[in-house]
Amino acid sequence: MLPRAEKKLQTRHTLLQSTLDLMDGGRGFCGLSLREVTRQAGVVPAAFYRHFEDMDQLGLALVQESTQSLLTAIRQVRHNELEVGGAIDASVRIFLDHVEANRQHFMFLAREQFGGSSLVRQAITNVYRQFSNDLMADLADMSRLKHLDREDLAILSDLLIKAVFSSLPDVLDHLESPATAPFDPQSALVHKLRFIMIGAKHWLGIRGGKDQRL
Amino acid sequence: MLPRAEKKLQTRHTLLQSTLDLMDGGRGFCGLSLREVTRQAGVVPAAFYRHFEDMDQLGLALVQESTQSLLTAIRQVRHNELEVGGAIDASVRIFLDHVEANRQHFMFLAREQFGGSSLVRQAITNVYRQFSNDLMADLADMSRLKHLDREDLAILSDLLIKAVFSSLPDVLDHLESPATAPFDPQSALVHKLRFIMIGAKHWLGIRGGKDQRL
DNA sequence: TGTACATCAGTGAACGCGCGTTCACTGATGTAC
DNA sequence: TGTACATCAGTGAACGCGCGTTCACTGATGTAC
Repeated sequence: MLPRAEKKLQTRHTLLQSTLDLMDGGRGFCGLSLREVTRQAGVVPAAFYRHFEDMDQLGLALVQESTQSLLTAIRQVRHNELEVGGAIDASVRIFLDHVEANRQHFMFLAREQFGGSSLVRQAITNVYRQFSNDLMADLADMSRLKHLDREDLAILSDLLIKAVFSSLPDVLDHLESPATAPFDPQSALVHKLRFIMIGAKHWLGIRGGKDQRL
Repeated sequence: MLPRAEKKLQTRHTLLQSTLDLMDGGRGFCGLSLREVTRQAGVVPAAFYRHFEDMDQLGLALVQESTQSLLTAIRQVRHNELEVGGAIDASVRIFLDHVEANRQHFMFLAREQFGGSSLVRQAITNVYRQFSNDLMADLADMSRLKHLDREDLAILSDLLIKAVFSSLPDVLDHLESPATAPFDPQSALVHKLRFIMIGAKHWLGIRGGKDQRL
């Protein structure tokens, strides 16, 4: 690439990274100002407009960047998922490694998932939905889940993903201060996913008999 | 109560309600300004300080108010939970009725759970933790879960609560525009809780045999 | 009951400040010949 | 290769605006006698 274009990309990256750094202190994206971000990045406010139309567009770029981390993690997990034994342990381990390696991106996703900017929120929701659909395809291939119909599988994958992502705040807190958590988030997450998968295995359908009357 | 004190409480309530109304459009709490809230409430900005020290304190008051809605819902659910058949259906129905009746409060909780103000976030986390502990006590009384130890129960109740609350956004969206959701959030939530409870029933412990190797 | 004084929720004006956005500009990088 | 011109990322100053907070105030409500 030409030096000029390369340097521009570098500045763009600095702006994104500065935003993550500012949020690392616990602040929400919607509480940041354009001027703050450029100050942190070491450029003049007006320079911002060479890269993004406004803060919302920068937010969308961050979703995109974070999504890349996520998809990398997911692909590795999916590749692993069809192995015979201990798939949950291995998947969780791989996932959590990626969270650790991309802590700030996952913090962003967790924090802004229901956050202030509706553009950003919608973008994250779409990523999750796609993620859930992929998982559903994988689950459909598992022999122990052959008794589940499409709706069961859709709900099951949604549940699994929500269980994983609702654990993200615990995991991220644990990364920063391992002492405070009541129990290790990794083993807790494995435990949770097992509850769910065992339930799925023993699922008899909505009219499956007394077993389902809980 | 004396008319003056009563009128003051009324204004305070108007400030809280105005905040919820402003957030109803999809904006986050941290994106609201003190002046906006007073404008919406129909008082002068300086009047704000007769009721709250700053916006963070108003946020905490909102957590408190929302928590009341939540606890009311929960108590009714718990009272119901020990009945013999269809406890999940009934609990979910009761819970969702309360969500509908206090839509804005639950929207606030869901939106600010991981949101911008760390004071507010911490307050909501504490409420959830208390809630999870209560549920754990109930689960410990259920005969079909006698084979679970304390740690199992702690993780199970955490999972159940996260499943319920991570469904809140779907439920709230469904209330506003019932057509868009892929499936009915109430029956989906019941379905999910059943997966989990069936899994808990069939849980054999971490060394319980091949069944646990998922 | 009537009067004189105290309280205090809400007012209205003022302040200094950081904000987002605009603009003409600079000067290094890139291109054409 | 050398020269003349074009591009454009980043600059620096300026703007009008809404912000949070302060202050002395008003006038209805409450209290004491």
